Parts: sequence; structure tokens; C-alpha cells
Amino acid sequence: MHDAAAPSRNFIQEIIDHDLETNRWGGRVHTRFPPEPNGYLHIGHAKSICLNYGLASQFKGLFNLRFDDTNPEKEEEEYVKSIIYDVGWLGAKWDDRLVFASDYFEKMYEFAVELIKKGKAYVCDLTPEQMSQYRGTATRPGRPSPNRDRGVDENLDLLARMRAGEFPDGSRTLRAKIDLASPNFNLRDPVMYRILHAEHHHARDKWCIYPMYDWAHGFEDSIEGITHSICTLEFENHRPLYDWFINVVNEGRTADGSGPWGKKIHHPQQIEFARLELTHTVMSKRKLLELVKGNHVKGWDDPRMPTISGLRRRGYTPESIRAFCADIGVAKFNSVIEIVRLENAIRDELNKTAPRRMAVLRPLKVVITNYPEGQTDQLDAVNNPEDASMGSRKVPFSRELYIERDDFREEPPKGYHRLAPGREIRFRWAFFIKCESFVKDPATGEVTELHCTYDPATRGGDAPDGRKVKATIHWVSAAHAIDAEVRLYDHLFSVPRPEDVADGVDYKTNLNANSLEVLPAAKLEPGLAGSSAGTRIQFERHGYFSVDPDSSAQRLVFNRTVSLRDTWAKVEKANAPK
RNA sequence: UGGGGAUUAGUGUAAUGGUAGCACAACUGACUCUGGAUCAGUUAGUCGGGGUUCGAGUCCCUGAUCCCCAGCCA
Repeated sequence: MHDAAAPSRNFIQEIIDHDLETNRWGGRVHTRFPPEPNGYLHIGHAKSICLNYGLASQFKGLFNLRFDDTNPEKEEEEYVKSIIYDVGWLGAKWDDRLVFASDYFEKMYEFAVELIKKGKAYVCDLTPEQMSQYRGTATRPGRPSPNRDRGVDENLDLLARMRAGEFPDGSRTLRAKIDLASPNFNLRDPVMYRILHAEHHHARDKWCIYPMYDWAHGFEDSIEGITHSICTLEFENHRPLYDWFINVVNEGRTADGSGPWGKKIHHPQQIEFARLELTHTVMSKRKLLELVKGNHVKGWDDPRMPTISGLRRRGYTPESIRAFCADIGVAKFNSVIEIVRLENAIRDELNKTAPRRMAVLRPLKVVITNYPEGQTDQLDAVNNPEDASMGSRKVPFSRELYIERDDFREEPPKGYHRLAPGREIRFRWAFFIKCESFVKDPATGEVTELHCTYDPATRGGDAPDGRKVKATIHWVSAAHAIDAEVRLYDHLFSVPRPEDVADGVDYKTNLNANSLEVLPAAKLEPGLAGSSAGTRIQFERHGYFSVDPDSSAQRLVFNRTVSLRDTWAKVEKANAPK
């Protein structure tokens, strides 16, 4: 309907377009990512980071990394460090704007005093249980606290003494005086401060009263001059409260600062979007923590985890995660993205960038009976057919080799193109090879060795007589191969929506028992020796792999990032008897 | 059952009163020294019911379904 070449914009970009046209913020765009340091970041946070940082860079604005650290009981320095690392790794830049909400506590306290003076806040002596009872229900309004009409001076004195540490945890709160009958519970005199004699990871022991998120958050954005406060859908109900707080502070304030209350403060615009959900995994910090604590995974950075650190260890690149986030879009609909979209993102990138190598994951020995003993041939192998500039390498060929067990079938099924008795196929970059016979372990019936012949005229992989083969398989020379451990990963959960369980059923029953398969004795081509942690390689015909930090000089460990598309596997699965 | 949001192919996402498009998935076929990659094609959609209009995914009315909210969590 419109210009087909114009890229479509999401609803937030359209809001910003409009704000820029109407000069709402003087041409400024300033966003932020405001994590609470109470856990590791996951792919859902990546969506928010890409959104916020992406908007700032598209509109030539600014981006802050701000810790929303208002609850010392759940927060830790370890999380602060991991978050800073992960956000930077994803590619967001905040220059000198790494900030902590806890650095604004003094300013927030001044605002609280101002609210009391304006008759808009009071110290409440109700216990948590009482407060809950007083709050009312969806159909019944709340009742006023007995302390709701305390005088300004008494409130001021009590708040000062709360701050001074005179009262025990939980004994009093500071509450906003709003509307006990509001259908929005957030406006039924919400708590602004609670007493918490706890050491804070950033503010240390400076405070024993801590602001509630709802009281603090709007001011954090206001203080930093954030223009577009982007958050997830569940905060939509809170927006009226943030607006109320800022409006009350601005009551009596003026643009030029004349008058008793001083200058008006900035009033950011909050915009809510749907958080990311992915199939075959869970995204709540609580559940991820549970998986870690319950040893269902090996830590926050287990390659099966949807955490940024897990994805990084799995072999994902920042570019692929950004591409994924750009691909899925931004809207207000609670959608569930198929996890193949994430997998496609890394596959697409690695297809272009990852060098190809041969690796036999489940080795089957092959003897080339007409190849001289003790002889070695160095064959040329292309490093990446997608990118000629990546050149080629030499790979040793000799009389005894390994191939994939799955590349031989004693009785090949219909449509199977690989090795079988009497069949000729190609060894990648090497020769045409024909299977003449095989050896079976009489006890187990397992095929233990193949006897094959090669055609010397096909060196390099093409037959001078023009004959064709239907398959090309990978191989490694037995004498030259290096050993490695290979870890194959599958979805953490075996069903698309693990949290969709009947009442009383734990979502963990949907954990995929086969999400990790360890192959202890893979054989790799020798050039892979000494690969450093993080190196990304395509093992031909298998997938993309990345060197795990568990690797040592003696023994490499590879993680499978993602498999190649395998249409034959799909056909076999479809043909398998149910 | 009070309030706040949402609903377009299997999954996402555009279309801002004027030809319902794109991506992923699925399925065909071509090509191929990775059963990879690539290329070409096919299937498939406006939550229901009314209304306004020359014309409705879009506006109005009405119903349904889903998500969020009664922490001194964020």
C-alpha cells in the first residue's frame, strides 16, 4: 500500500518519529536498560537491550546502563559484574553513563520529604498483614490506615527517625496518600519506603530505609532525562502511579525555578512492549535459578541455558543475537517465538564466517586395502565454500581412516546414498572409495571395520571418466587424528511450552533428559590441535561447534552450537515406525 | 466477578479507510564434492456477530478468548 521499499517500523519507532516531528523532547532521544542485579541476563534481556540501545543509535540519541538496585536483599556484586560484561558483549555502548539507582537515594529522600510537606505521603504503622487486609479487593475499596491523617510534622519526624535507624525492619513504611478506592491497586496508598537494615552492594551501609521500585523508578528516568522509558507490559498498570508521583512533585514547581518548590522535573514517557518468550525453554529468573540450584544444568553459563553467558559459551555471537532481536520485531502482543528463529540466526552467520573442518564424532575404522602401508598423501581442502578468501589447507590421507558410523549401513534403507557393501562414494577432497567388505563383532553384531578400495585416478574428488557418486562423506586419517570430547546439545525442554502443565504438575517434568550428549572419543583432523577457547568451526556435515573453556592443551572440548539442516535425518524420522 | 492491555496463515510481524504483504516453518522442484549453502515455486490468515461507508484488518456497537494487577519484589 505504501512505498514497498520503506522498511516497516515498529510502534515505538513510530512514537519517536512523532515526538521528533512535534519536537516533544527538543529533538532528544535518550533510552536506558535498567536491570536489577539479582541474576544473570538472558535472551529476553537481550531483546530489551537491543531495543533500547538500537533506538538510541538509530535516532542518534543516548543510552544509559542503569542498575535498578533498590532491594539489597536480592542483589549481589557478582550479578552487577556479569551484567556489565554481558551488555558490553552484546555491543551496547553507554560511554560514562553507567549509573546506579542507589546513587539517587538522597535525591529521592528529598522528594519524599516534599511529598510529606505537600500532604501527599504519611508514615504508616500497619504490619504487612494488616496492610494487605486494609487494601481491599477487586470489588471492594480499601480502608484508610489509622495513620493516614498524621500531621506533617509528625510524619517528617517519623521518616527522619526511620532513616536514622530507630525502628526495626518492617515496623513502619512511608506511603503515598492517593486513593484507597481506586480500581488500580497500585494507587491504593502504595508503599514508598520500607525499613531494611541490610548492607547494600553499592550503597554499603548508608541506608536502612530503601525505596520501593514504583517510587524510585520514575525518578531514576526523570533524573537522567530519559525521554522514552521502555519497559514490559506488566508495568502498564503502574504508569498512572509514576505519573502521579512526578505530577505531585511538579505541583507548585515552575519552569524557571521561581517559587517555593523550585524547578519542574523531567517527566519521561513510558512505553510498554511484550517481553520475549521462546519455545523449548523458560525465561523467568526464578526458574533459571531453580535449574542452576537444582543441578539440572551446570551453572548460569551452561550452554543449554537461555542466558547470555550460556549462549556465549554455546558459541553464539553478539551479531547473531542482535540479528535475531531485529528479526522478531517489537509489539504489544504476548507472543512465543519459535526457538528455530534463534538457531537460524547463528546458522546464517556461521555459514558465512566459520572455517570448515572434518571431524568424526562416532568413529568407524576403515582400511583402504589397496593403499600402501606407511604412505601419507596431503590433500587440498577448501576452508569455506562460501568465502574463497578463506583459502584452503592440507589434510593427510593414509591407509587407515575413520568415518562416521552412521555413514555406513550394512543394509541401506531406501533413499540412503552413503556407504554400503559394494557401494562407491566420495571421501571429501580425497578419493572415490568403494566398500568391499566389513568385519563384524560376532558377540555383539556390531560392525567394527570396513575394508575398502580407493581409485587413485580420483585424487581431489573427481573421476576422469566422468562417473558420478551420490554421496560425499567426511573422514580423518587414523594415524594423524587428534582426540576430542564433543558435547551435543538439544533443547532444554522437550516440549515447546514447558510451562503449560496441568495443575499440580511441575514444569521440570518437561525437562529434556537428552539435552546433553557427551561424545568422549571424537577424531578430528590434525590442524585443529591447539584451537583456543571460543574458536568457532563448522564440522562438515554436522554443524557449528565452538571450543569450550573446559579444553586443555592435552584435550579439546567442543560444544555444538547448532546443527546443520539435515533433510535426510528428517526423511528418516518421517519414515521411522511410530 | 473491579481495573489495565491484547487478538492478522503453523509461528512471528506489516498494511495508519483503497489490491491483506514479508520472514521463519512446512511442502515441491532445480543445483551442488557438506543430504549443507543457494535458487525457483506451492500451501496457508484478518477472533465471532451486527453496523457506518462506494469501499473496513483499520471506524462504531456487541460478544468471545488470552495476558497482567490485591509484595514492605522488580
